[in-house]
Amino acid sequence: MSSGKRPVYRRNYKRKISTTIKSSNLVEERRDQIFQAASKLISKKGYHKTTLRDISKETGMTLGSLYDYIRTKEDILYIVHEKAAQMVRIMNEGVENVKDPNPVRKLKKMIEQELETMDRYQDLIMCIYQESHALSKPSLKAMLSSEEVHTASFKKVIEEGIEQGVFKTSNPTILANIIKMMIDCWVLKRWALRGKASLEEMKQGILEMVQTGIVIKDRA
Amino acid sequence: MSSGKRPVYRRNYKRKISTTIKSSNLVEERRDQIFQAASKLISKKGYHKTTLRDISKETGMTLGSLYDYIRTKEDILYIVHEKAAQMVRIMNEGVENVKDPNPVRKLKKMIEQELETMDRYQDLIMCIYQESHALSKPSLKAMLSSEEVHTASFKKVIEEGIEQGVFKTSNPTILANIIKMMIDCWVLKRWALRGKASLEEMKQGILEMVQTGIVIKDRA
Amino acid sequence: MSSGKRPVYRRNYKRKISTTIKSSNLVEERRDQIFQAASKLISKKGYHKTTLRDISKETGMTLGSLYDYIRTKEDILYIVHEKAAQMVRIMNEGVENVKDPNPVRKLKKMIEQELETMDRYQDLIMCIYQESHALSKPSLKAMLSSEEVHTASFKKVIEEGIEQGVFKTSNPTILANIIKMMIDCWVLKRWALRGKASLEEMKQGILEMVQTGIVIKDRA
Amino acid sequence: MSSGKRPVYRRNYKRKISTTIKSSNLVEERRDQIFQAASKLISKKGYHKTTLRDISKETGMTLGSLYDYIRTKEDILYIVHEKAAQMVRIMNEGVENVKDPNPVRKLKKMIEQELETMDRYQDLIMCIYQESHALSKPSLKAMLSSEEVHTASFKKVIEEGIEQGVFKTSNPTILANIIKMMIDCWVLKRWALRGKASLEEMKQGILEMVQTGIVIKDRA
DNA sequence: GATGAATGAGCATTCATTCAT
DNA sequence: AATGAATGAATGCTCATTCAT
Repeated sequence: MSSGKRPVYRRNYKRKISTTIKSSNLVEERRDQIFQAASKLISKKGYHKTTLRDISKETGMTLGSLYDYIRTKEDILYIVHEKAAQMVRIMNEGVENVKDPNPVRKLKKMIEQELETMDRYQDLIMCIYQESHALSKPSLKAMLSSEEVHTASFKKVIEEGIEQGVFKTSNPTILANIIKMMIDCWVLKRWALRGKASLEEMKQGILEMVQTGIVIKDRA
Repeated sequence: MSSGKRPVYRRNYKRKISTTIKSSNLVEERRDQIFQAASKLISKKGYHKTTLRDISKETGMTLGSLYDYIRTKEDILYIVHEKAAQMVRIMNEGVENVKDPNPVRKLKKMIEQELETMDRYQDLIMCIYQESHALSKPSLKAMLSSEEVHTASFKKVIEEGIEQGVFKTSNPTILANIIKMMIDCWVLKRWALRGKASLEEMKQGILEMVQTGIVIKDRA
Repeated sequence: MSSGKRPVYRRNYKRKISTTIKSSNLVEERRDQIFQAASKLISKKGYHKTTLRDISKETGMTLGSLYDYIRTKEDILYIVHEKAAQMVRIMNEGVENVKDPNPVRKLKKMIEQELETMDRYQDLIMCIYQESHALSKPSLKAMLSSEEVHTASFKKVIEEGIEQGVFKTSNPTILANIIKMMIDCWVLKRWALRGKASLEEMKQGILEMVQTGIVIKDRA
Repeated sequence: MSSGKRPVYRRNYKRKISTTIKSSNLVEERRDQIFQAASKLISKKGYHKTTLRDISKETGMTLGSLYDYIRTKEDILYIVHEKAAQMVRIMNEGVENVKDPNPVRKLKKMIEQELETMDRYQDLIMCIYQESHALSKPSLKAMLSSEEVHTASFKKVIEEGIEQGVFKTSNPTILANIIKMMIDCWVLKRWALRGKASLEEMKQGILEMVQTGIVIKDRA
């Protein structure tokens, strides 16, 4: 099918955060510390209420040191988004590479996996959804493009399924987005769902919806 | 039916914003001005980037005057949520009261209506989703309870449908949330969908999903 | 002579510092306080070493209040320049309006007056000369144009003198600048001259130079 | 003549910048690099806006290395002044040693030479004039004394001329300063003069002024 | 009830300087 | 002698909030 095609997500809009630090290993390491601290704080208090002093305290780095690895506060948000996207991407590559010839099974697996990944990184997902306003245009573009990668994966499977005559839908783009949204729902509405349903039940709910909808017979 | 039951939305957690102003008519009026200005600004720039000076300019009220009707900046967010919930609630009451004996038709109508309402008030919805972090605990609780009203309506219809044997699902709560989420998706992912799909196509997509899912035959 | 001509200095490049303060009287008053404090501090320590906190302390205004009357630190420098130019301008108008038909006498008086004015406002003059690097392009342009006004006055008298056959020089522009510079010298080189010469001696020196030069006979 | 007298400029207030580096050749070499970079940057952006990082980048030396040759940022300004004075001094020695028995011709030559030197090193001159505020007292004193050397040369010629009866002036000190100032004018007011006059015209203007003044007949 | 000037704690950011290697 | 990462005090600036009139 898609053999030979470059995966969409390689087209990712990239932005490099400049630094004067020579050792790129150190840069990597420190930015990871920043990521750990920032994602924790941001998902707890939100981006705007998280000060650089908070992050400095949480990382153990001094304020000045922090600025050896970023140039503006926004860079931190960008790092969080980048890392988040990167982690989720890595996890997803496994799924996508499953050469399951059956799109139904493939979609099912993808949904399960995505849901589990989302559950694992819920704090990050919250960051991504909630702080878009805080991002300036270029960062926003970068972040959105990495977000779209996942949706694109779903779209591809749907299209495969349509070609093989096992899926029907007039609009794969929309359906892909809807499916992705059902999954994100678990995280975005955790306040509404937690305590009322388990991850497993959520999984069943979505699969149910995708496979048969909820209507048995339409007397209308 | 639900006769006799207090409508869910009455259970709303209420918070009164104190004021020294005597005329409650005036309070109402001024807070409406604040709502208009704030929701416009917040949905455009985000809560944190919207200053009270911005709001003062947009309302035409002076900074001092503003503080006769609110006590903290957060009150403004609360007002926005309150008013938003209130407006959407009013619109929805119509739907809920539709005494359509057919749950399928009823659910379909509700979805259509909710989607259109969401589309109309997308800026408000964005406020609600994006700024939850800015709210302190009590306000948050109040806002969430008014959000839940809508999901509850969906849940009710689903349960009706199950009783009548036209809907199947093991978990009405989850399904209601999922359906609500598919609708919210139109607004929350507008950056991803706009230009790629129309409101009408979205409506079809959701109904399709709810009615039959997307799977034709499962060779698995 | 110059009857009917608009004086050059009316062409001054003007910049308005925006403010949210309504009472323009108050703005005037506060900016004058800022001017007093800033010119004192800047001429003592230089622009860069003068912090807004210093100015806030010196004026008695709080930091926040300060920012009700300016928008950036640079505005302060601009205010100083503006006020300085304005004061000197006012003083000079008297001279320029002297309808002395004799350019020699007029030039002499102008030199005397300018020198006295410079002496009186030496701190300001130092600010103007020393902080040009600190000014952004637009402010710089504004400041230079007000500086040039004085030189232009000298140029005009020189040209009048040439027409009347009492002055000789091939290049009025340069001569005007040189004369102005001889005067500024008193301030710019105060560290070299103070203690070694009085204002009166300086005046004599310049007039001597302008009237006859220092050469008696050129045996060369 | 001044035979036997120590040249004035030897009276220079000297300050040694301490260093831990043993090889004094290396110190010399590195400080020269610093001078090159710093004078370029400072004359372009001003002292305060020139960071040590800028200088480190421009010299190619690392920040740490820089600090092996200076102790504080101010030392850099001092180096610039020192080197500048030194260079100009070297050039001037030629002039001063001209054993022209004619003070008029000598003064004329000195003016021409000084003007050309100034023109050549205008960036340095700007540094000297503009950044005096940045210097702490001791450095300032050192810098001023080297500046005065030039003026002293003029004073000496004037005094010689007076002795020989070819110059008249009641105050050689002031006149020397004024003459020096007329020359400096070319650099200090380059923004006002460039494009309006050439170096040659400037030279003529000053000589004109010194030789005869600008007044032909004083009807006053 | 309205006005608008004043307040000051808090924030992101910079940069001279140090020091272990 | 050189390196380059780390330090943290200091700075310009913002903005929610108060209060005298």
